[in-house]
Amino acid sequence: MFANLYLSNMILPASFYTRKDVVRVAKDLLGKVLVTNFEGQYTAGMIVETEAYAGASDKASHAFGNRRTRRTEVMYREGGAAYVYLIYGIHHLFNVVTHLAEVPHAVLVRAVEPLEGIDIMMQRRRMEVLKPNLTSGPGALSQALGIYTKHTGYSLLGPDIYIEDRGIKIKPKEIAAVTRVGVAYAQEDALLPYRFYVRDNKYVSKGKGL
DNA sequence: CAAACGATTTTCT
DNA sequence: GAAAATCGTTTGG
Repeated sequence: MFANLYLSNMILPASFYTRKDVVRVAKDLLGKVLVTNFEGQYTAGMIVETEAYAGASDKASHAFGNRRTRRTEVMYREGGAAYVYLIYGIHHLFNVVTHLAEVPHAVLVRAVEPLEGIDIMMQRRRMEVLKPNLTSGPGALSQALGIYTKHTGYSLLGPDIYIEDRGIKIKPKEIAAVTRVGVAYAQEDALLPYRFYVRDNKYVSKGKGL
């Protein structure tokens, strides 16, 4: 269809996020383009690594057992909001809230490949030369895109933060599924293959056990 | 109100 | 490869 030419640069609709299979959403996010546009600073990167967090039944999730706190509250919203929080007192981690309201599922975005506004990203990261670690790793990409904890609860339907489908297709064979990073405390749930990344992409974070 | 901890990154050896 | 840096959130008294 010719219409596809016009649809190929679309902001993902709420229906993308409200699906009930968080693992599916995590995989589908690979190849999509995360855009931030704060105060005229336009930056964009293709998502190359994600992790699924399956809420109440997932020991690795902040919302395990339907735990509700001021921090986790945003995960109980309907899919399509940003969940951003601070880890290790230093790093801001960007997550996408999925599923319907009252079901606290989320996808952590762990790495993107920079596409636009690379100069702005390097400025934010205080880097002189372009290296993969500009945006490889959840804390790094958040800093590069200018995302901080104050953005938690922001809508992913725009205008400040949104995710586009630019028609990039990642073939199933290009997607690797492995265990998540930094969740050893989650016991048996730490073994779940909930981390997904694009094979051979140099912006995928090192993590542990690659 | 005090204390422990962590979906990490960087730096140094 | 190992360790330090660093602070908001959560939890317990």
